[in-house]
Amino acid sequence: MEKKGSQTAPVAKSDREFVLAASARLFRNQGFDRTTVKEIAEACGMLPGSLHYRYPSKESLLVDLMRLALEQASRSVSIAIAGVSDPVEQLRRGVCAHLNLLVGGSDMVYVLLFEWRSLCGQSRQEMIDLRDRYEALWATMLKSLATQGVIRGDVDLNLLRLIGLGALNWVATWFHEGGRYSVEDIGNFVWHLIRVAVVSDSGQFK
Amino acid sequence: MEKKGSQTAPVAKSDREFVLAASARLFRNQGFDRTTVKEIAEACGMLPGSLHYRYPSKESLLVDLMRLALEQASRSVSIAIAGVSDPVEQLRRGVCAHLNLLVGGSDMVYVLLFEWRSLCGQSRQEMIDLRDRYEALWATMLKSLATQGVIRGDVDLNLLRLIGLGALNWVATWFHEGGRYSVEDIGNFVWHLIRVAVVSDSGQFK
DNA sequence: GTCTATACTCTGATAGAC
DNA sequence: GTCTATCAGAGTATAGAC
Repeated sequence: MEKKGSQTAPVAKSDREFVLAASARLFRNQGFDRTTVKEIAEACGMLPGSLHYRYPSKESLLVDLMRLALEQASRSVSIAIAGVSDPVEQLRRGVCAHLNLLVGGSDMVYVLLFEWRSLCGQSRQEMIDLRDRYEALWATMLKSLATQGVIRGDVDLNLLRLIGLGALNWVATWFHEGGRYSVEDIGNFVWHLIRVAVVSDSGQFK
Repeated sequence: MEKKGSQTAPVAKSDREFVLAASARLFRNQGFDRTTVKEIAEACGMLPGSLHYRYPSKESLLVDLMRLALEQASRSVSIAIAGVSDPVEQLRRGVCAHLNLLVGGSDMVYVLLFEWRSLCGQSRQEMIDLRDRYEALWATMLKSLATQGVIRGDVDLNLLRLIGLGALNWVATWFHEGGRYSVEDIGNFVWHLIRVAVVSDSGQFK
């Protein structure tokens, strides 16, 4: 950790991500408060003292986790919609990307969205700001669709974003891998719902 | 508490509801884990020892709170849709009733929906069952609408319920009294969204 | 960087007087 | 039924050896 200048530390980065991924898994399953630093350290194959070397407090770990989660989310959505010319298809991919972030691989985005209440004061505000920045991605996307005339002019874009993301976020509370619906099923359903309701030239439900 | 048979105890019931309402407010604002029994007792104008007379443990209080929340929710939705002949209007009222439960007066439904992760084992399962029973109300309502031909036959009612309630539930995470949108604004928006997308003879967005 | 050991705080729950 | 007083346990954070 002392040498920062000479080496771009890929090892340290992986290390950080490993610790945060293990933490995220625990936070998601048990909640931040019911997870002890001992458990976190255990999951990382170390002891509480070692963990403290990286993060001075449990809260600071959560903050760093959420920062990484936002980076992941922003990157995933950006990649998902990049290079897609059809704006409606862009929306569909964005929806699926968000769902995958929540119920797929990483638990960090889940923690970012559901565990911000565990923070107080300054940290809390910073995390709310991070959430807002992620949502701003969506605001931009929707604005663009409206400007192009894809979304009808009588639709409140702000409410659409809030309600749409809310519908997606809640999926994380009931989704089970291998359950009745796949991520694609759900993503397409929500996309159809939105498309039929707000897209100018939408046809029938399916 | 000894006499149960001779008197139907309205006083005891109010007392219970007072304690649970105060607890719900705290749980909503701080989370279950970050709320101490001392704080709860304080909010009720008593001391921890007295609270223990009513509930042997903090968890048992939460369980009782959630039971009451479910009763409230079921009652509210039932009342809201009772005597409404138009099925589409029935849906609109149901949506608004659910929203009001979440962001209006009582905090208990919020706690029921967001704090079930604080429970473990048997209690947790009981609460999940309670949640399911509330959702069953909605399943019945949607089924009825579909049977009457109001909702198109190609719509998955189960997914519609999950996604719709999810969209509504998430509102509780960002809604502010006196903010940009009123409960009615949001309720109508969601209702429009659903109506246009799934109701057979829906017209335009507004 | 990781370990051992521990200090200090807070909390949920209890016992028993009134 | 409510109070005072307290216990036992858990948890975060720290100190310091290696």
